[in-house]
Amino acid sequence: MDETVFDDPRITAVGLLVEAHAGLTARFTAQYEEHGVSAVEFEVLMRLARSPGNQLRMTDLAAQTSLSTSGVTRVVDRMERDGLLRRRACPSDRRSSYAVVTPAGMQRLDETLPGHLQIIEQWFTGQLEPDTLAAMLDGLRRVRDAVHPGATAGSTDQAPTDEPPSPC
Amino acid sequence: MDETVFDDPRITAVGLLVEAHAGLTARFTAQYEEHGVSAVEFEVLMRLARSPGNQLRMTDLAAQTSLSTSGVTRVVDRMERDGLLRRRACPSDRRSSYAVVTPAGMQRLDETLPGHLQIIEQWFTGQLEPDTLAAMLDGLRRVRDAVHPGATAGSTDQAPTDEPPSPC
DNA sequence: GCCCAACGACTGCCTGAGCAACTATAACCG
DNA sequence: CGGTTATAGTTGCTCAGGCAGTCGTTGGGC
Repeated sequence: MDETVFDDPRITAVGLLVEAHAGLTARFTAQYEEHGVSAVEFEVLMRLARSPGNQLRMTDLAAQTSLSTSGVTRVVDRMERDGLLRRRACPSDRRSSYAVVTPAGMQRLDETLPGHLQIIEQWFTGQLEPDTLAAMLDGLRRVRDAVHPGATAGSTDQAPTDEPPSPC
Repeated sequence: MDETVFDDPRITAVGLLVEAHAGLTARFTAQYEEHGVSAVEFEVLMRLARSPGNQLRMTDLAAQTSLSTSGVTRVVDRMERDGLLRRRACPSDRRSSYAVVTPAGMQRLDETLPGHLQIIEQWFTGQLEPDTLAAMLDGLRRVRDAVHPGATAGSTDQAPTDEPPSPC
């Protein structure tokens, strides 16, 4: 084993990305906990809240998150139990059901979001001068576009919206 | 809920970071599987292989990875069962034990690493011109240094090495 | 209209990981 | 020294999440 590979700039580059991500994620998680939501629950609330009618079919929700459909079933179970979401039958397709954010869910999101934005500002965007930040985001965007894992992609930016308008 | 928050540049910035990370991670995972290691196992092999004697105490290994000590116990259990690692008692402190990479473990790492580097090149570093990449890494480094989650930090770059020289 | 393939959601089973409790050892301190 | 405290590692319990299988529903081909 050639010891020099550990200082390979490629390894270092990935290390930086992973550590920056891990560090931010840890900060986020700590703040989520203050408001009684997990990271996935926060993501679910965000995706639903930005969708028309504050709702999404289970499958679509799975496609927009890091979860499988069975994972979505369970997260929605928990969040429904906690009153943040409810299921709604799709009138035009009896196989489908929607997850809809309840008023309590929206309120929870309202409570959580400002602190979340502040943490981003404090530890991420605010750490860099505007042009450095822009350069970095440009790089990230190009990497993101390259690896675009299909479903998860287009998530936080505009969704591709290439799906046909909601049938319900 | 003010709908415009979803287009907040801070949300977008985090989204890019998260998606780039997720996309790369997915590529890595797929390649690891070709060689029969998981992401954590690969990380463990890397950390050990770059450590003096190809070994680390369990606690130190936990500090350098994303795992708790109990998580390390179990990963090492699995990898020892698979012949990639073995435990070695610490002669000077009977509470401690080392995880040592076996020849088979080093070989596995040798098999996996080239493909790993190639994937980094293909999907990450090679996607950007050198100066763009440098700018991005500069930004990442500053974010990483800011959020530095203590233990996990200093991982892929030089470890801070502020720990006293190994007592064994 | 009928059948069969595709689809959406859910469930059983399993794995991986964290927390807290526990044991053994070490270190400190009177 | 003897007792208290801290540390290293392991284990029991729990939970989140994925995969594969199931059930009901839909839609297309004939």
